[in-house]
Amino acid sequence: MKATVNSFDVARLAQVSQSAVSRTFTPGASVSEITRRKVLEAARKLGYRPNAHARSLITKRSRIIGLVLSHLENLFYPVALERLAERLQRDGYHVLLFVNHNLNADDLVGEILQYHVDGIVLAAATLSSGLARQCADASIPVVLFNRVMAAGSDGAVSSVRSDNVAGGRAVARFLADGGHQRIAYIAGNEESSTNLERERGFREGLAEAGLRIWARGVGNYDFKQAARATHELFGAAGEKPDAVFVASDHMAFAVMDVLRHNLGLSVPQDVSVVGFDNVPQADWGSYRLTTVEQPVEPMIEATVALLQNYLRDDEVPPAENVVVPGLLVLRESSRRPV
Amino acid sequence: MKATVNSFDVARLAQVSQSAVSRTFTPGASVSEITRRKVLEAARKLGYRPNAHARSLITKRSRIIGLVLSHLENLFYPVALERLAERLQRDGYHVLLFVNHNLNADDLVGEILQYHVDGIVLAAATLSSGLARQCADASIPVVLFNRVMAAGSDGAVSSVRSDNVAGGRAVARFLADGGHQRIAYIAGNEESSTNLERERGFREGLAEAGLRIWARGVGNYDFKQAARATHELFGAAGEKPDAVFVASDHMAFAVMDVLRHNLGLSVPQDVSVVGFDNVPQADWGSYRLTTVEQPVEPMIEATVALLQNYLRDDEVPPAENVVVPGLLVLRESSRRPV
DNA sequence: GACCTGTGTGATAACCATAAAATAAGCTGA
DNA sequence: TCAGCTTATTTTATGGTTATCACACAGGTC
Repeated sequence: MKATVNSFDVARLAQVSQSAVSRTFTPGASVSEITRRKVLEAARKLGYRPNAHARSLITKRSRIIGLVLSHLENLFYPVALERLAERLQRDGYHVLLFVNHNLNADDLVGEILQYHVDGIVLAAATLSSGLARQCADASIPVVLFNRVMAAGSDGAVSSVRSDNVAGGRAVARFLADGGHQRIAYIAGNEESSTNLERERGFREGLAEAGLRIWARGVGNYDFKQAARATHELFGAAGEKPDAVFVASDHMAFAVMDVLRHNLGLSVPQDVSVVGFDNVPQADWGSYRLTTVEQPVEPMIEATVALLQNYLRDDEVPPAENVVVPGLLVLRESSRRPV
Repeated sequence: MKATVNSFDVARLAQVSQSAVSRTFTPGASVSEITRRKVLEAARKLGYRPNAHARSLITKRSRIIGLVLSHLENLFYPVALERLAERLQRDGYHVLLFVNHNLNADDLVGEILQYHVDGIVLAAATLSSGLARQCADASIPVVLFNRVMAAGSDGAVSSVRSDNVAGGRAVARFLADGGHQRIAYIAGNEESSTNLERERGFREGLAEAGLRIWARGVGNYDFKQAARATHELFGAAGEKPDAVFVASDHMAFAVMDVLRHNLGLSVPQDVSVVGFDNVPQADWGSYRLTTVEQPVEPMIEATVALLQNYLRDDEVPPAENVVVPGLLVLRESSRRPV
């Protein structure tokens, strides 16, 4: 007994040629209603489905998008992943997942290339310029999600992100207007573009209000490290910050927990806390976190649009950097301007 | 200029036969060190990587595992996903993701089958017996993650889950020992095996202590629905429950938030709350949720082991239902027995 | 020198589908 | 009736790899 059933088996049963079978499963191909019915019936009987690998071998389209991801404990990413996968599924694409924990990103993309994916989305790690070129040579579009290449790097890669600079500035203005005097910042990964941009916007905004960052810690986008940084900033004797901007919601939750439950400070009475991302938890009753929204839906839409630009032209167009605006969402973790 | 570089190009540059190139990239094949070096050098120059689709066409092994997932806003799943993907990556496998929002699960598995995956993990949705048979015919192993087939269904499918019945019973014993009198239960999806088992164990445990479920709501594993159920159970005038077992941590957070921030009740003084899953947030300062652990690591290990059983024998062994024990983790969301 | 053994190599078939080219069949209108 | 056109079908080529087999060759044994 044969293990797999192929188009010849179906053709034999349906008493048509093998190509008729192929055309039946190729949208837009010319098949008469009669043969179509015969083929479909035979295929149903045998449980036949076209082999995606054989198909992509000849069409040079795999309908697979490679996605590099990590930090899944930060809900921003799972939510984005869910949306992206769903959106792509609608168009008949699927997501091949690569988790980038500590592994070299270049090795990972090397693995991805073996699958001849139709596109790559990097939501963790960025690309070396060498590999960026390799992708361009293979005419595989690459989109950085929620990050951009460092300014100096030559390999131009498209990206989608929210307006981190404007977001940081909005937070600065909001905290300044609220009358805060001693404003702290807890950074994410200090080399990441998101942190650099958010911090820059924040500094600029503070400067415009005649203020500066009064104290600074590093949380590296990690829950525990953010908690530690909070202890350092607020645990010492003497004057404490009266507001803190945290580079991600995920860290902001750690900050609020430590402030309230370890240091006995109240939020927002003693300290205002503002985050970045607007993940679902930010709206939860325990946190009610004021934060800068990163609008997932438009970001996903932009990502898919960029990928499809490539797919249509089959030619690698110049890199495009999409910036999606996001609003400051006011909740009760911060004192508001009167 | 050619778009893709194949093994012939490498062979020409390295001045060897094409088969030599193939053998160089096939682990365990017989190649002399000299040719191996020549091939590798040429491959590096051209940026060659074996085409995974062509390979899986001939080997009948795709090294892809299909994963059906949803509910990513419940951290249990992203965390499990991350572990699974990482674990499989170590063995050279990769995860092709399918998000099952409202779509028919059978259609989805149909799509998966096109990719001739080496295995399927279902962490959302279960399988119709028809499709289960179809997978068995194609000798594709299927593992249900965190769920089992309904008792009556004939298509036997392997599964991995934690001991939901024992977990439910442990919670019942714990709450009874704590002297609670009016114990409520908030269910997840009422048809899901997880909910059925947890509720059964809980009922049994209560019965053993001479108690029964005093009030019951349905949260359907959804944050908002759980919040609504909490309002219904605790919002009315008259006697309220003094403890509530919630079928998932994700819902338990909603319950705690409503109790504390909407209904003005304190946890655990007025109400003890116990969840299920032990997701990372359960340990966060705002919740400190007592909960039944679902040990992700062993569950993933078991899942991979089941898949590899199949892969080794290339024959579908009888379905196996693995049950991993999980402990009750005591935190401060519940009054403890004295 | 004849024989065997083991190793590396190259030619060819196979995997399963679609694309493109070639043929057949049906229909229209003069 | 037949050219001329449209539509459906079959034939053949193609994609990139591994499996299989046959063979060359070096080295050792008798």
